[in-house]
Formats: sequence, structure tokens, C-alpha cells
Amino acid sequence: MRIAIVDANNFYVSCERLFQPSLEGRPVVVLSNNDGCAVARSAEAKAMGIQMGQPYFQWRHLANKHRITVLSSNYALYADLSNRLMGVLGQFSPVQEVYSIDESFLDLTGMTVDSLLLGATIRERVRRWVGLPVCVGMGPTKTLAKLCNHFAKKRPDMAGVCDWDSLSTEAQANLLAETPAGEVWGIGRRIEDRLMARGACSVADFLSMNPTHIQQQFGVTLARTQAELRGTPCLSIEEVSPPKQQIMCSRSFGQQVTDLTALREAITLHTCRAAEKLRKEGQGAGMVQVTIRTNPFQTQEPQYGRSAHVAMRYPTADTRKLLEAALQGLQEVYREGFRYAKAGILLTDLGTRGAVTTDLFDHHSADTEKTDRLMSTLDAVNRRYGKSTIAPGTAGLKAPREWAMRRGNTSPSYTTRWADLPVVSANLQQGIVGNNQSTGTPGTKNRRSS
DNA sequence: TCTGGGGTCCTAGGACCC
DNA sequence: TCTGGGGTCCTAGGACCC
Repeated sequence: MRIAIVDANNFYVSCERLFQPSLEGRPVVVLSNNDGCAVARSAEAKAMGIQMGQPYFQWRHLANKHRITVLSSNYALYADLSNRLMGVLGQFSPVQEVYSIDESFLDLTGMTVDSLLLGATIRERVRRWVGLPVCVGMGPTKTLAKLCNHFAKKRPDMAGVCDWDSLSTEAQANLLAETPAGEVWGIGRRIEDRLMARGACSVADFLSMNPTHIQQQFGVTLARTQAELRGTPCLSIEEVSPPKQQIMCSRSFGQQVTDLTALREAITLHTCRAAEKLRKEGQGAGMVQVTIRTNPFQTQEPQYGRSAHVAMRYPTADTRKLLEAALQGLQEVYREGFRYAKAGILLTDLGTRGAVTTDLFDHHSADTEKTDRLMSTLDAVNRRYGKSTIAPGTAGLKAPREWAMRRGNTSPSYTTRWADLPVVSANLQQGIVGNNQSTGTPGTKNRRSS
């Protein structure tokens, strides 16, 4: 096998820089929802000591002092650029696995091209056609390819491309000895600590451990990781993503809420979004789980958190039925007197809606063709005129909601909203769309060649 | 004052079966 | 003076990923 993994550098930051070139060479950080934590950092911001996942309030002083550009996350922009990136990468192999929003595995098995040349070509083409910087790692297994991708990012002399098989035996050994085991794909904080307690600090140390002991003490997953590092493939490329097993929609509130009405609004909106995803997947849910909780970081406040499971009679994708179940679950878990920080719903027991044995005496439970048509129409309207144009009454009418997400500094949706297109002049923009705040004009996503 | 939102897989232990 | 052996299914919790 020969596998490549292509991974964008500081993906969210690079997306922002693409439309704001003045940010090039300057420290930039993109925040998580609610402007909570750092989720993407430019090289300059990393050098200032800002950690991945670190809460904003802990490094706000640094941001002020060093004039760091701090942006709220703009998922419409990132998702669109991700699609373009994946499209270009797909041209380099018939077998592609889109692994995450900014990463893709490519199967290069049997190709005769020179690895380093191919890697350089991929980088050049993505840079030119999409505008994003990427690094390429290659190897005989996914885990080795990932490790090489790490090397390609860390070592300037590699020029963004690293192929395991092109390295000399000596170079391989040196890299393995220099690299901490925690950098390996599949070794997280906990396992790294346990490995260190056994004296294994580097990847080389980890490789020298007895596979049988690894399996016994750490489980089969880590044993596979070790085998992959030794060049034995255990993980294959998954071209078609297997059907989802669960769909989750949850959000922290911009500010904490106490009353049931606000929670009902949030749960309603989350259920609608989850049901939409469910229909996109072509599935139905057999179980709805509702969760609410207070803020665990506010240790001096009374804490409360609970989930309720509500079973559906049949796997369904009908927003109304799922919502009824969700609100019933919320009623069960809600207690007065707490300041809630987060609410969410989880759809599980997913199955194909067609493959249902209907109840002889209950003709109204399973999704009917009429239901499907209604839901399709609902989705079409909300796609056309913007999210929640049609929403259940329990979503509330008051906008903006006081618990809405905090987003201090979001960039425009440059590629998915006509009004935000960077090429349109200000006058023209006024003439065409006025101050219309509605989202995506239909089809914009597919007209990216223009 | 301020701490994200998704997912997956594996394992251990309990309930239950014959 | 004493209570088998073998199996499945389910769930909660822990680990990982981005």
C-alpha cells in the first residue's frame, strides 16, 4: 500500500487569510462557538504561546499586547473552501477518503509517479486553485502517512512533503527517536502518560515495546497503531463514509438561562437542525436523547445535569414527532432553580425509514409519503429563504434571543452569500440586495466556477 | 465575566439465556 | 458440606480523533 494524507495548515486561519491577505504574516486566532476557546492559530500566534483549545479569557491580555487578530468562527466559509479543497485533491487518486474538514487520505497504491514530485504538485495545485497552504505525508500505512505529515509540517527542510519510503533507514530512526509518542495518530494525552510511566517517551520507545503486552495492557486499538507504525496496514481507506450512528446538535448558551421557555426554544431549534441532518442522511431515528446542564466551571454554583431518553415507536425523520419526544424529555429533566449553560439533543438508533415493519393496528405512526413530502417542502423552504424561516412555534418569535451565541468578530460569508461577495462593489451591493440579511441565495454553492 | 461541537470505537460488567 | 459452563446482548464509561 501507498497512502498519502493531505492536510491544510491552520485551516480556519488560512481560510480567513485568503480573503484578508493583510493577515498574512501576522498573528491570527480563530475561536470556537461563543468565542470560547482557540481552535485555530497561525504560526505567529502559536509562537506567542497560545495553546490549542485554550479559553480566550486566559490569553486575552496577550491578544491586546501583541495585536493578535481574533476572529469568531465562520463555518459557512470553511465548509465551502473544504469542498473546493476536497474536489481538487480527488483529482490525484481514484480512491479518496475525506477524513475531516481539512484532511483527505489518497490511495496511491500502484502509481509509479515519484512521491516527492507528486507531493509538490499537490501543494502547488491546491495553492493555485483553492488558495490554501497544505502539507503532504506519505507512507505504507495511514498511521505512518500521518506521522510523515507531522514531519512535513514541522521541518522546513522538507518543503511541506514527507514520504516515509523516500527516507533513509538512518533518517527514519532519527525521526522516530526525536518525536514524542504523543504525536502519533491514536496516542492521546492519557495513553501518552501511561506510556511515559513505563519509560516509553519517543515513538522509537513505543515501537520497541512488546506487542502482546501492548494488546493486553492497552487494548487492541493501540496494538493496531503499533503495527501500523511497523508498516503493517490495519486501517483501510474508506471511500464511502458508513451511515451515521448518531446525530447530535447541542450548543452552549451565550448567557445562562433559568426558565423552561428558553430551554424549550433551544431544544426546538436543535431538534429541527438534527432532523434536517437526519433527512439528508436518508435515515430515521428510533431514540431521542435530551440533555441539559449547568456550567461545570462555575464550581461555586449548584450543579445539575441530566439526560432523558425517549423511544420512538418507529424510526422517524418527522420533525414534529421528534420534537414532541424531545420536549417530553426536556419536561422530565428540567428542574427549577438552576442556571443552565448548555442544552442539546442526540438522535440514536438510526435506521432506514423504509425498512420498517408497520403496526397492523396503528396506521399513523410510521412515516408516510405525505409526511415525507411535507418534510421535503419544509427543507426546501428553509434552504431557499434561510434557516428557520419555517419553524415550530415552540422555537419562539422573539429575536434576537438573549441566550444566542456570542460572536464578537465574524468575517463575511465571502463565498456563500451574494451580499458578501468580495468582488461586488458597495454601490452595486446596495442596488441588488439592499440590507437583506437572509442567508444563501439558492445554488450559490454550486456556482463557484463563476 | 469569560472554558466548543461534533463524532467513532473498544471494553468491562451485568442481565439474561440454555 | 455443598451451587457449571458457555454464550449473547446491552449499556456506561473511557479513550481517541478533528
